Amino acid sequence: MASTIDELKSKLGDRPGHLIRRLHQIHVAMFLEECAAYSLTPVQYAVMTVLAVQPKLDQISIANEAAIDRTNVADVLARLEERCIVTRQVSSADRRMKLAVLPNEGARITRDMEAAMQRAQDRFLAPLAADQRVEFMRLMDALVNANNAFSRAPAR
Amino acid sequence: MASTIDELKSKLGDRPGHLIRRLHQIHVAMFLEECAAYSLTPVQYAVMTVLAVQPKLDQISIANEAAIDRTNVADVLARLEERCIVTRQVSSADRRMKLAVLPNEGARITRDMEAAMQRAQDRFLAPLAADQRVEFMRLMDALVNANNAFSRAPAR
DNA sequence: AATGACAATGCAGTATACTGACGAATAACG
DNA sequence: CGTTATTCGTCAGTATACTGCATTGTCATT
Repeated sequence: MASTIDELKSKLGDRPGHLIRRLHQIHVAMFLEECAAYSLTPVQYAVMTVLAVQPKLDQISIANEAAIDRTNVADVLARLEERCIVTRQVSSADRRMKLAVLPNEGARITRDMEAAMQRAQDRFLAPLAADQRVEFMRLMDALVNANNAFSRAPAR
Repeated sequence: MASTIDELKSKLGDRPGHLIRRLHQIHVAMFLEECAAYSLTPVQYAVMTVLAVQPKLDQISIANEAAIDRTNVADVLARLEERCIVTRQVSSADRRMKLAVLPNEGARITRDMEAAMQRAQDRFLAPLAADQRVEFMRLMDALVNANNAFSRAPAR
């Protein structure tokens, strides 16, 4: 006979949304711990990754690539710019756009940090067996793709 | 030969943390849409669920049950209290504690909203086949349990 | 060229999530 | 009993995420 507490826990634990929220909390915590030396967040690093591959990108394109809300992208870039990891300049071709660039220093940090970022990813999945990790990634990918249109920040 | 954009997308898409963040965004968006009539968030509803089962709970116990940061629980309760969905009173047994209670109206809303909340959960998993949903929940559960100690808000 | 639609960004406001520090109350210990 | 440690809640500060509105620049149509 389950106690009141056990009933409750099973109720929350049966909701996919609750587990997703927990996994997100856990992943962020592991990322911040592994990457503590850089004082950069998962989202900041995602933006840096985008800029490392595509320099001179406007904010909406960054938002679409990284699936981040465009308002949030502006905030993230402002913080990265303050730390001189990113620079922004108004596009001469279209003066509505602000193009973000990773200067040498920013590109170097992005490269240096990759190993720590990867450690966080590996550690997150470590409790699963190798084949379970593959299956888990496959299922997440299917859900993200099928539901991509949702949220204000779909990938494009 | 993959273009620069495709390379980038596969890079982000191969990171479990990125997919988790996307799934979290998507789930919250679906929850808010299904539950729009109630103007309540997933975390607010999680707290209400806890209080529906365990009345007169202090904030730290709520935090432990719902795996929410204790500072955040205080914020959430303050907002729910403002809308008269929750009441709080200092415990007479231990005057450090504030005990939260779901009054009749709050309990009624919690019950009424359950169907909409469940629709959001079902819709989130809908792209998966029935057996895949079971497997996905099992894998999430394994990861959450194995990594429970992480994040500031472990379940207890 | 003027107008009107649209696109990129900005700004204000709100909610979740966390950090670190603090005060108040309680518990533990000698 | 009194000192110490711990616990609960709070506060200030920061980051992500989103909504709705406003502003500015571009473009298509007339």
